[in-house]
Amino acid sequence: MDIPEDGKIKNLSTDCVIFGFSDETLKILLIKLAAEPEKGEWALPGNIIMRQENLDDAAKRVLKELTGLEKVFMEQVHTFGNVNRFPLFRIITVAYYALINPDKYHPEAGGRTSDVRWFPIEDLPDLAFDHNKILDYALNKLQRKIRFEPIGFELLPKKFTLTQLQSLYEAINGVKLDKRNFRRKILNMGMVIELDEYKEGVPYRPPQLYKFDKAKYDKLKETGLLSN
Amino acid sequence: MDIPEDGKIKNLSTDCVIFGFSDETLKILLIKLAAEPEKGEWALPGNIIMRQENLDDAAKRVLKELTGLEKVFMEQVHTFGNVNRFPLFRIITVAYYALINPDKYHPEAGGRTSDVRWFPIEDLPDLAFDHNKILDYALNKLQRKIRFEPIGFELLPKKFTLTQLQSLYEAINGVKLDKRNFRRKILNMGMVIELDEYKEGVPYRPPQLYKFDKAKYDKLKETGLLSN
DNA sequence: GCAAAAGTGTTTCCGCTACACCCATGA
DNA sequence: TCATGGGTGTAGCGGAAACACTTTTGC
Repeated sequence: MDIPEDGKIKNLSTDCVIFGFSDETLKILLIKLAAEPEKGEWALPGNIIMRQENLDDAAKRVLKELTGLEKVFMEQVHTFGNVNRFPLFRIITVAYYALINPDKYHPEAGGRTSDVRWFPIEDLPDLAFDHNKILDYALNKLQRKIRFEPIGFELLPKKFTLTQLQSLYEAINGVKLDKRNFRRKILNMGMVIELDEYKEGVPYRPPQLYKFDKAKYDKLKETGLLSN
Repeated sequence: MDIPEDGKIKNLSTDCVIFGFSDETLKILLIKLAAEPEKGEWALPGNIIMRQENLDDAAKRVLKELTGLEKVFMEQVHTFGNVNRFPLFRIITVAYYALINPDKYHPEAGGRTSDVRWFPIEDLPDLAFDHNKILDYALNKLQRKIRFEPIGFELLPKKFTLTQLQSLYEAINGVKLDKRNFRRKILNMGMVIELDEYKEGVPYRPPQLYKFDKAKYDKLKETGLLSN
């Protein structure tokens, strides 16, 4: 039998690319491996899949065990199963990505990891195994997805400024956008609601705060979001 | 050990959604199961993954064993692994889709299948297990992909008419397109080369034949194909 | 008053859409 | 000569892109 009594499927794992956005920068949460093989290398958080556990649930579990967060946007990216991707034995991994707001979570090492850290997307270390490739796939999927679905809000606090939203799009796609065109486009979509609140304590004109309009989210799913 | 000596990974399979295009219709190649469970049901062709076999190679093997075809466009779609998706035990399947030209292949039953048939996309039977869901995912992926990458040619003979190409796009996306607008768009892209040949033996004005311009394929990968 | 980011309109251009008639052939 | 699909052009519209200055606040 392929599935032993201890409830783990040893040739199947899930790895999770956790995206966060802070300081105008797209970041990824990595762990430092505390055990061989590749001890001391940075890697994507991941785990073995349990016998009585759906794939999506396994990915959620990885995220929760690491960050304590639940009800987070997650999506399957791709499955990586080259024969030699793991040095000790054949293991296939189903990759997911997650979008979280890093303000809600401050990483803390523990368990099988000796360190946990956010890395800016443009300054990543070499990762263990084929994790750089997995990360590339996930980023690529995020970049394409955000052009057509309003998933960017998952990375922001509930109340945000339009400049924050623009920086997010710029960080994810690595482009510069025109401020006026961006604002017009977003506002025309009616995807955000302006609040009677302004960011305080900034040494310049206080920007207005907005929130995401959940009601229009679904209508826009078919329409598409940004095309550049 | 999860991987027994016979070289099969019994909790991991691959299933393949094989698309073909003929008679102006998008079709899918299905097999009739010759063994329990769900004997007699139509299903996607699939197989267990071997211990020393990459996932992509397993999918290619499924296609080759069924159709004899090699060097075919294939792409991973999604991995399905809900605990109860297969009635006898836990099995996770990595789904692929393939695009083939059905003129090159006439199905013949044999081996573990009692029947093999092309089914038009708009007249599909109920499939075994979660195969209807897998098929939906694959079709959806094909529909979205073909809008931005020139993969449609994989489904056509080497020399084709622009009307054939248009019918293909219409069949895949289930829409009607304007003939003049379609032709202009395709020709503007420079993705096809007109030949000095015409289809013969038709009881109307013989249409000109075109071939795919492989050289421009790569340039267009980034640009996008059709937006409607 | 200076630094720093917020906020705001108009014009131009290009691509998409809609639309109807003549052409070449086989039967 | 008729039936069938092949093949062609133009005008109008709407969304995308380019572009610069004034406003408000903290220090």
